[in-house]
Amino acid sequence: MKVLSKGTVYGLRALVYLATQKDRTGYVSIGEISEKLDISFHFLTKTFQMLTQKGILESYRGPSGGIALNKPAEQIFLFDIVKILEGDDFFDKCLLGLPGCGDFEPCPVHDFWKVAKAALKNEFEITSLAELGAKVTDERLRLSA
Amino acid sequence: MKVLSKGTVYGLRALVYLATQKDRTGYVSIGEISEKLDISFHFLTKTFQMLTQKGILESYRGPSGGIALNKPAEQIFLFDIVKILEGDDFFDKCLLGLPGCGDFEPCPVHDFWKVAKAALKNEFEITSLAELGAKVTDERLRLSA
DNA sequence: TTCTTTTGCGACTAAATACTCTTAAATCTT
DNA sequence: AAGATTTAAGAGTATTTAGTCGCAAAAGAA
Ligand code: SF4
Ligand code: SF4
Repeated sequence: MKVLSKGTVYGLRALVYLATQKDRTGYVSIGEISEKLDISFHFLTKTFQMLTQKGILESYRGPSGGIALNKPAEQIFLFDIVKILEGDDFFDKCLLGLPGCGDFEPCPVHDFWKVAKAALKNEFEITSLAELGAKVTDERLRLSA
Repeated sequence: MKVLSKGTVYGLRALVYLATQKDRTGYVSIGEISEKLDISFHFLTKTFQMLTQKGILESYRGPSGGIALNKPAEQIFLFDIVKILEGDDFFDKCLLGLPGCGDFEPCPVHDFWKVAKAALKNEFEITSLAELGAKVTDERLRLSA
């Protein structure tokens, strides 16, 4: 039951790392994040480019450049990141792969799935990077499942 | 948010089709199912082989051979099929991809995920092929999302 | 200006998933 | 026995996802 792609998980872990560095001023380089979290530099770079284009991050080139959150970590939610990295339709998918997921002739799991999806969406909407950063330790960010 | 692989969804649709044919005696050929549901014959075949090996289906070769449910559709649950086709660890995966998912220093979504997973698992455990077959029409089985 | 640092971006490679094809084995029909 | 039907099995291909590489562009430092 893989919910998120690798790229999304990497991006998320990286953003949480950023959130834990809030006392530092200026930019954090992708190289540092890649090294600290043991994630491929170039792979991370692509993910960050997307997040920069979508306004989650601000980037700056050159010495002592890097990336930085564009908003306080309290105002960036899992929901925003996942929608960007997994696509807008992420929370609208059907469970069994039949078409519609409308209310017309639903299969037995339809209503359940509707509720489950809504719950997941809500959880993602209320969980901020700051919250994740506060609870997740450095050690746990570094290791990957 | 793709939950199940294509192979699993195909298998599920095919099994539901089988469940709707319970008045027919004997075996239903893979060719017929493949044609009726517009699923690749050989791909389906592989999935069915797995289900046969694991005791969900009974198969028989030769003219008027095919496959048949090994138990009444009322006694076959989504849970059984998904565990076979997606692997035993399907319901034990972590949401954010960090290790452990133990109760030691959980991240903010850990508890939520634990509950959500349990709910999904339970739903799959109580939903039988018969139930799915009773609610899903032929038309909806045929089309894929 | 020239060199270094760092992101941006596109092409390339590898691995996993999804799908196809061929042949063998079992079973029935004639 | 010979041929037809149907599943079993494994190899082969295509598409998607994951990860790598190289160089251009921006910006600071010497
Ligand atoms: S009714 Fe069931 S199979 Fe159909 S779209 Fe909804 S969840 Fe999917
Ligand atoms: S605490 Fe969060 S990130 Fe860690 S294993 Fe549990 S759900 Fe995954």
